[in-house]
Amino acid sequence: MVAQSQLEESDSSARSASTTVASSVYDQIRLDILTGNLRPGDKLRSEFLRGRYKAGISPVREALNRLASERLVCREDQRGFHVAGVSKAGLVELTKTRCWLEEIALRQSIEQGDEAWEEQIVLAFHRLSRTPRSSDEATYAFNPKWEGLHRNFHNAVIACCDSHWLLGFCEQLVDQADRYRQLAAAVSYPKRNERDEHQALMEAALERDADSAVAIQCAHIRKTADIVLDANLSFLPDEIDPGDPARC
Amino acid sequence: MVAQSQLEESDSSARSASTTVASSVYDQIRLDILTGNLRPGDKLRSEFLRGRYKAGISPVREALNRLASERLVCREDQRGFHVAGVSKAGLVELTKTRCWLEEIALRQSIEQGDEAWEEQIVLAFHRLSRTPRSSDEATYAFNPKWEGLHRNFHNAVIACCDSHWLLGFCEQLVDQADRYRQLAAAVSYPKRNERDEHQALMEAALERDADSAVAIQCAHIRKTADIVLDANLSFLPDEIDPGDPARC
DNA sequence: TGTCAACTTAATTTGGAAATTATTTAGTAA
DNA sequence: TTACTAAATAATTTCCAAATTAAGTTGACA
Repeated sequence: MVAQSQLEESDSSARSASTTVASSVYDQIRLDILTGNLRPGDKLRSEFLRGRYKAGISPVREALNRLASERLVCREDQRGFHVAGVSKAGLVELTKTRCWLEEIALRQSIEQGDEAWEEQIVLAFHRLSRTPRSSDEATYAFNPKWEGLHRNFHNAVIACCDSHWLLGFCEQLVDQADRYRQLAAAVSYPKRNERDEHQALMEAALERDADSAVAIQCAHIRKTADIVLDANLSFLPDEIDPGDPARC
Repeated sequence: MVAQSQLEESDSSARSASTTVASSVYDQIRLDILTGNLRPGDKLRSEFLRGRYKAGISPVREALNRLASERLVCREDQRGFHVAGVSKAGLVELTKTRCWLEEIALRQSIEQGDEAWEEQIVLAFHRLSRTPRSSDEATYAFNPKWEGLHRNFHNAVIACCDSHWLLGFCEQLVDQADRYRQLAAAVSYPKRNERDEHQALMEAALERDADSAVAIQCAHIRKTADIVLDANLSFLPDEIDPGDPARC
C-alpha cells in the first residue's frame, strides 16, 4: 500500500555488475535510448552493439528482445532491430493515453493513500526540488540524478493505486515520453518552472483533492508534450512512414 | 480508424514456419501458457523446452525473454524462468484493471467508430456465434477457433479507440485473463450463455450507447472472474508468496 | 540431532562459429 | 536506360560448447 525503499533508487551501475551481462546491457541500451544517445530510427546492428557495450552476441540479443517488448526498439524478423521511431502523431497519442491512465492511477492513489504515502511524496518532492535539472549550469546536460528523483516523485504520488498492471503501464509510457522530452530539452531549457508544477501536484494530493490533482497532472503532461511539439524539431516527422522499420 | 484484415486471423502455424524459430517458439510457448498446458508456477528449463519445441537454446531464450516482458513468465537473473503464478488476489487486481482500461477504450471507440467499424463488429459476432465454445460436445476442450474469434470480436468493438498503447495494454490483460479462464473452463463449462452477453454488447455499441456498453463489458469481465473464483480451484492460492520465483 | 563447509551435480549464461537470410552489386538482355 | 537475373557481400539467426553460477549432497564436528 506504500512506496518502496528510501535509498539507492538509481544505482543501476552497481546492480548491473552483480547480475547478468544481459541485464547490464539492457540497462545501458535503455538509458542510451532514453537520453537520445541512440537516436530514434537508428539501426541496431549486433556487431556495433557488441563493440559498444563489450559483450557477446547472446546477451545483446536478449537485451534487444526485452526492449522490443517494451516498444523502445522495433524488431522485424530477419531484419534486425531499430530504435523505435518518433513522430508528432505518436507524441499526441502517447500524451492522450498517459492522461487517461494517470488519471485513474492518481484518483485511486489519492483515495487509498495512507500517512506513509503522504510522507513519501513530501520526501520525494524535497529531494527533487534540491537537485538541478541540468548537470551543467549554463546549457542543458542530462542529469541522471534529477531524472531518477523526478521519476521517483511521480511514482510516489500514484504508488497506492493498487494495480501493478496500471503502474507498469504508466511507467512504460513515461519511458516513451522521456525520449521526447530529451529530444527537446536542449532547445526548451530552461524556460519552465517545473518546481511549482510539482509542488502544486503534491499539495493537491496531500489535500486529497483528486479533481485538482488530475487537472494539474494532465496539464503537466500536456505542457511537456507542447514544448516538444512547439520546438519544431527538424527530425520529428508528422507521422512515421508505414513501411519504416522503426515503426512498431 | 478501422479493424484489420478479414481473413486468416489465427493462422499462426503457417506464419510461424516462414518467420524465425524464435518467433515460432514464442507463439508455441505463449499458447501453451494460455491454454494451461504449461501450468502457473512451472519451472521452464532450457533443456526441457529445447526438447519440447525441437529448437536450440538461443531461440528458446529469446522467446522466454519476450514472454517475461509481457509478464506471462517470470525471469530471475541466474535462476531461469518460471510460468507466471496465479492467485485470487492477482485475478481481482487484473479484473479491476481490465474494467478501467476497457471502459476508456470502449467509450473512445464508440465515439469514433465509423460504418466499417460497425460492420466489422457484426461480422465478428456472426462468426463467433456460429462456432462452438468447446471442440468436444460433451466435455470442455480448448477450441482455438472459438478463442481466436472471441478475441477478434472484442478487439473489433474497441478497435477505434485511437490509441495503440491502450489497445496493446488491453490485449496483454486479455492474455492474462485467458489463463484464468482456461483454468476454470473444465469446471464451469457449460453453465453460461456467452452468446447473449456478446449480442448485448454488440447492440449497445451499434446504438452508440456508451454507458450501457461499458456496463455490459464490465459485467462480462467480472462474471468470468467470478466463475473462476467460485470454482474453488485447489491450485489457486489467495496470494502468491513474496519469495516465490513465479511472482513477477 | 543440527550446523556448516567442502564437494558434487545441475542449471543458467555467455561467446563465437556456422547456417540462414537479406541486401547490394555486377552483368545481361530487351 | 530499364528490367531482370545471378553472384557477392553483409547482416541476422541459430546451434553448441565452454564458463559461470546456483542447488544439492556428503561428511566432519559440536
